[in-house]
Amino acid sequence: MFESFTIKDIAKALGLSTSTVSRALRDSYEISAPTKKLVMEYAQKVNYLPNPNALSLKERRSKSIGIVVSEVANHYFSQAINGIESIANSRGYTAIITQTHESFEREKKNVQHLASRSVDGLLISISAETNDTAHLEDLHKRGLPIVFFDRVPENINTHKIIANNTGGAFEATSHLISTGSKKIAHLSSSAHLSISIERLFGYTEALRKHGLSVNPEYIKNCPHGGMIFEEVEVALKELISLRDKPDAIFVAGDRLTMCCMHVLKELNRIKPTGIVVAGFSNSDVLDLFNPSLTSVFQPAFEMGLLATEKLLELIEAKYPVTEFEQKVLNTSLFVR
Amino acid sequence: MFESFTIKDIAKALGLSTSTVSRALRDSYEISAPTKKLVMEYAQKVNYLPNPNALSLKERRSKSIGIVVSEVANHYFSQAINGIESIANSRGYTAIITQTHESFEREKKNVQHLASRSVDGLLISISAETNDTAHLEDLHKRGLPIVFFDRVPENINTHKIIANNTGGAFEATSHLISTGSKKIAHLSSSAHLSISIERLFGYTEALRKHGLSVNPEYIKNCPHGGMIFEEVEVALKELISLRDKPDAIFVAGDRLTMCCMHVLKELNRIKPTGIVVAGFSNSDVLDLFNPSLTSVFQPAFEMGLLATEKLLELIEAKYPVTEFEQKVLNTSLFVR
DNA sequence: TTGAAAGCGCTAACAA
DNA sequence: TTGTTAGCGCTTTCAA
Repeated sequence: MFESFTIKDIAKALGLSTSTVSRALRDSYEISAPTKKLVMEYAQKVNYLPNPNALSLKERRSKSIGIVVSEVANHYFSQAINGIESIANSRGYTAIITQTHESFEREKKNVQHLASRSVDGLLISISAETNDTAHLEDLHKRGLPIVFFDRVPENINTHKIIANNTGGAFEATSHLISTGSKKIAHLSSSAHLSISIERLFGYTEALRKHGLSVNPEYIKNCPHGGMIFEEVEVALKELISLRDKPDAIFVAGDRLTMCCMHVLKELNRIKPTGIVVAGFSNSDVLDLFNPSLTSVFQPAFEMGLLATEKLLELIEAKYPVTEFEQKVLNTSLFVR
Repeated sequence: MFESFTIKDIAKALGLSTSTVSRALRDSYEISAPTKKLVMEYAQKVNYLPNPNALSLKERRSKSIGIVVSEVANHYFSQAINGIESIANSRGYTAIITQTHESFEREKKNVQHLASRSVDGLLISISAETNDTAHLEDLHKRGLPIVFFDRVPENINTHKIIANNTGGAFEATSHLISTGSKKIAHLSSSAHLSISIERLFGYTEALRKHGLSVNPEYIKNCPHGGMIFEEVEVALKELISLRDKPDAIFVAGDRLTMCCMHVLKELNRIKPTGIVVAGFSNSDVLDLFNPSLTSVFQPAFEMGLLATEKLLELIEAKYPVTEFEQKVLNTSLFVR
């Protein structure tokens, strides 16, 4: 087994008490300079590492935060995680990353697991399947600091960091219209997600503003957010077999956009569909795609960063926080 | 602050001792059925969660493992992480993921941090910058179980899980030759990395086998493994400005391959280079690329899975393990 | 300036 | 079958 030196070991070796060693290591004013020097140098020599479990037990906090996202392979989330870590690590916190793979059951398990790991707070973007947030409400009520980002629930009152989904969707859809598309379909994740609702709204607003009507047949949902390829395939096949086939699609999510491109590539191989795509994506290889696609980029890194700052604010607050904010960050349109 | 019920709370509420409650919760044979029922039901009701810090302190293990990779955004690593988690979680372990972003300093910091977090073991793929493994040797000597995967050091004797890098490189290079390329360059990460050495060997072997000579001018290294775009740009510009310009490139890494495609796209925009690419990549969107590229796929998920199994074997071993294996998994060539 | 002792939540040897 | 107690590593109050 892997054993580290403890304060006790140091105390014994130097003929001091554990409390003196403890204080010396924390550079307490009560300890004389020579004693401090002695302890510090010895600790250095034997590579003393404080036991975080003992500390957590004592201080009733773990200096760790839990992250719940759908997938780290999703570029939006990997960028957000980088933002989260940049703040968390610099403030002495460890991030424990968990993935739901868009499953409600896994989300519940992960949250439960993180809570039982006694994280000091939770950073979460809910899964595509999540409709019921009882598992989060419970923890929130019991005082666990939670900050939501990206996909946020309505009913839990805490800090929320989101992208300007409506604006991004509006821009992307408007772009499709401005480049000549008249019949624009919309492919989205679960209909109940905050991001889906907002992006749908941006889409319909853009159509309305440009005098186009909203065709319900053009709006398709994939409840698994692109995790199930066939779901996307079916949706797109339905779209192209409509009598009045769409000439463009606005896609509301990263993974969904990738899936959509794959399916369209396949369909185009059989018979060109003439459908152009614009969609949300934080991928860094979109420039290499052919056919190309216009993308809506979310400031994922900044969102992760901001969410973590707000979370640490909650965690380290002296008094209970009752005022919460919702920050909305702007997206960027990359025309291709 | 977020406070959970403790065994003490339960004991007090039910008029029992903490040890009785503890035993009842662990379903000990010493406890009577009615008492067990009483305790279990009450624990359920108040949503009792054991404090992992107390447990870790007591049992001198944390039921967590540390992961060190260069980037979660790299598809190879995100897939490996999925493999790691599938085993770790099912065996009750938490995975703490850290990223080096190919920096030696960050690797040292992460490893140090994980050790101080008292993880039970370490799963690591060393960074592109890492030449010196003293930070790992030290922990390894002191008994911390470590399993290396993907990029492994020579000098530390423990389990290692790698892909058949030589074979994959050989196949990819041979493919380029078989499709007519005669002057094949090689773009790689840091020259000292195990994967670089093996992939270079596969490349040269393929050339030799097909009667082509190895041109040192055709071999370029990017010490930051594609983290610095300009590094790749410079290497490629040098290649195309050679008097005897290569007609193909075999690229030895995921991020590097993406970078290479970007640079080539740009260069082709100015003046077509006629260079075809084959490279290591686990990306799932290569089908959408144009120009297309042939790729070498590593069984990342299986590698993560296997590495974790070996690590848990070490962690849970009753007696010190002295026999270590190196497992080599085959790659797959996707011709495009 | 230093030390003794209690306690964070939990388990387990020992006692009853 | 249940309870008492010590101890995991650390900090901190109180005492010296």
